[in-house]
Amino acid sequence: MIVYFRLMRMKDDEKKEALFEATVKLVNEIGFVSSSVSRIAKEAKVSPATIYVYFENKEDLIVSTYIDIKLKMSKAILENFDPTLPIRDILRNVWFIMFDYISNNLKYHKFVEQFSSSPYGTLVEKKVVEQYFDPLINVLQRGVEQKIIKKVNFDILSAFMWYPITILANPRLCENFELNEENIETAFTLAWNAIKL
Amino acid sequence: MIVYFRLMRMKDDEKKEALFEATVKLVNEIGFVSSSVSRIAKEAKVSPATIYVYFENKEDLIVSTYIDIKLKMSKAILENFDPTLPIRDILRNVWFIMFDYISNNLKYHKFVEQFSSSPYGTLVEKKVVEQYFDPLINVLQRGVEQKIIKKVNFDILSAFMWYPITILANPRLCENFELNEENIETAFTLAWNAIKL
Amino acid sequence: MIVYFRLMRMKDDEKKEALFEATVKLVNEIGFVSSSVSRIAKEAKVSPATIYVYFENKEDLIVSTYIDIKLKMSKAILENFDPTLPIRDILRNVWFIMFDYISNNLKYHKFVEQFSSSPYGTLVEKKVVEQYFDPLINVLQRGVEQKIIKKVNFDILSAFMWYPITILANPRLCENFELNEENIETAFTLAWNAIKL
Amino acid sequence: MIVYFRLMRMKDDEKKEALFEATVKLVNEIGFVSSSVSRIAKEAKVSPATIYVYFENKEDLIVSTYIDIKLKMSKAILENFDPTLPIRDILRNVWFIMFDYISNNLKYHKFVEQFSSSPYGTLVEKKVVEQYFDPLINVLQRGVEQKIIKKVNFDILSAFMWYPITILANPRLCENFELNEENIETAFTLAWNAIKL
DNA sequence: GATGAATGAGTGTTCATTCAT
DNA sequence: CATGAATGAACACTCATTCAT
Repeated sequence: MIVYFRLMRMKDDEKKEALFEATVKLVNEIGFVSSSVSRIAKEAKVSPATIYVYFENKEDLIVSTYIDIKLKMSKAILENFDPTLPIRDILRNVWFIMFDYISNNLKYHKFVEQFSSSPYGTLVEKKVVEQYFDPLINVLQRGVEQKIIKKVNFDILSAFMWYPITILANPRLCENFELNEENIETAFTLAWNAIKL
Repeated sequence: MIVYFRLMRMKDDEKKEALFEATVKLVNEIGFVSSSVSRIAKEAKVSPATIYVYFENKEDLIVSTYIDIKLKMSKAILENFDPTLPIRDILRNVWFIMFDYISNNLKYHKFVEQFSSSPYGTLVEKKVVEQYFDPLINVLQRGVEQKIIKKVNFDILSAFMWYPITILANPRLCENFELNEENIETAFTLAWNAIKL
Repeated sequence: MIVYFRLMRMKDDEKKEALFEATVKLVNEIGFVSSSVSRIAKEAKVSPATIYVYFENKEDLIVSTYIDIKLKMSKAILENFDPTLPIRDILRNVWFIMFDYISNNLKYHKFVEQFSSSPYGTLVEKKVVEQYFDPLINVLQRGVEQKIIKKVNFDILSAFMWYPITILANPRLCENFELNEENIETAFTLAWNAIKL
Repeated sequence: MIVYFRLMRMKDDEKKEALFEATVKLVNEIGFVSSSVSRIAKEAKVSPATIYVYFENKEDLIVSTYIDIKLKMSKAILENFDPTLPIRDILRNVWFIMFDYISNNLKYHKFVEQFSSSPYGTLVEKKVVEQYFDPLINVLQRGVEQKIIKKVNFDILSAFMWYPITILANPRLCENFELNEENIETAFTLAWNAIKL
């Protein structure tokens, strides 16, 4: 028997990353329909065949890109998460961080939006991705328990606490909403008015 | 030898309508990526060539489908619109009507969602479609003028008054939100709490 | 409702025939492995896409080609079939006709050979094709009943009465066997010696 | 840093044999068309690159597999060959041995069949392979000289003495022919009737 | 010797669109 | 107006082979 240690060329994380970035870029620019494997490959500066070394097929590439983004997003947002602060302060912090992240990474946000509303969306176990954001959900729960937040269905709370961010941070939808501190503060006030008891 | 019997003329609009419906159905079922012209034609029971009688090309078919839906939606929602009622009552009525309409026409809602987040979305002059819903926007304006609603950026008001409906009415996103009168009432209360002065 | 008679371009039997011929030619020259759809299309002077107007897929093209050949073969061989002659004369006639047909249509014979021994072979219901040759099989049956031919398993009779033809007519296998009347007569004598009672 | 431990050397012949077997298995199961180098490699549990250590290219692998099989076949069949027996007994023995071998090694028989009728067949110098079976051919020659066997073209004799075996032993072609001693005896009788003087 | 990564060239198939009828 | 046939261009994907290690 022969044993080899690190003898051959190894798969390259840089290449995988380049493929993720190429996928995001193209899907944002020209949409899923036009984002063909060969175009993605060209954008990532690899051969189309190379994609199949790293991913099972196009679907796998796209779903993996989505999951990768969601992971990065959750890490960025929860990086400085401090659960010891008062509920309102936690939520307010998250608002500012999310606005910051989304507006600096609009490409990820847009990709996620297209992905979620496309049939690809149904391929991803929603809970798998949601768990990355568990700490945020727990904050609302604690707020309810402490009788600071209205005791209503969680989907309702989310619809007013989280979704407005994704809408307001999207310049396509809100071209008149300037992303300055004052405006974010105002918007957060509305959100808080909605959910607070 | 060719014989050409024109026994009767099918109403063109019927075929156009069939194509709209086929487009919506297929895009919802298999997405933009897989919805080819020939599949849409088959679904509508016409020849692929016939599509080019009614539409310039595939893009025109899809954009026209979108605009047609938006028009239908606005008509349905504004059908019994009564601007003489108090602001809050008007908005509350719209909430119930929209929930009713969306949940009974989920296919339209889903199509619009996919369309808007895709590059097709940028092809439609946003204002053209938005004007269908002008009366709704005016209500908010009047609310602000009457100092019933917070005087903030309009995008913010929309993000709390309209977008939550599209989220909550979408069973894919809010599988725990049951669409009964009580829940809608509750959700509207949050929306109102958000925007009211 | 509108009724059209022969209004549009119709499928073209000549094109189908050209595709059959191109398939046979290429498979014989370069084998199944190298006979790609695009090469077959080029040989038949149509676009690759056109093949899919006439056949479901490549497999359908190849299987249809095989069945078409078998039908042509059976027609040619049974054209002047006279069941009133003595058994031996019938069989002898068939030998001469088959040698004639195969040596003049070696391409069909070779295609059938490759097809049958390939996995495509299992796709064709053997009985469907065999029934084209039913009259031949019946001759042997009558010979057995009349106690002219040995009463043994039919596969054995076939192995000595029919298969030797396919081998001897194949110049690749029998390069020393010249296809003149004398040689065929001799070969038939061996076949008859084998099966006669 | 690279570390290279050669703990033990696998016998090369084992790998070559594994590749032969994998080739035979796959070609039988999915045909030449689908038997790609990488699939054969996977089946043999080696890397695709390893194949190119043992063979020049894919063609070399397949042709070598064929020649290997032919050699094995001839060895098995001529193992207990006794040229001192009477001609008829020798031939009869060979019939039984060949039936035994083929039915126990149907995979080899099927591979040879596919190979021979494919363009690969023309790549192998027919005489190179035939010489393995020279003793069998010589028996017929002696039979002719001793005026026991008809003095006719050798291809004719082969067509009745050898080919029927390959037909009858192939269950795909002769599904009604059971391979018991009595049936083989009967079939051999027909073969002998055909060629004997 | 043996490997997994990498790829240009190719696969079978579908595409949006045009055209003669 | 309405069509099925026809197609060049593109699709997702696999191929046999090479290469650095």
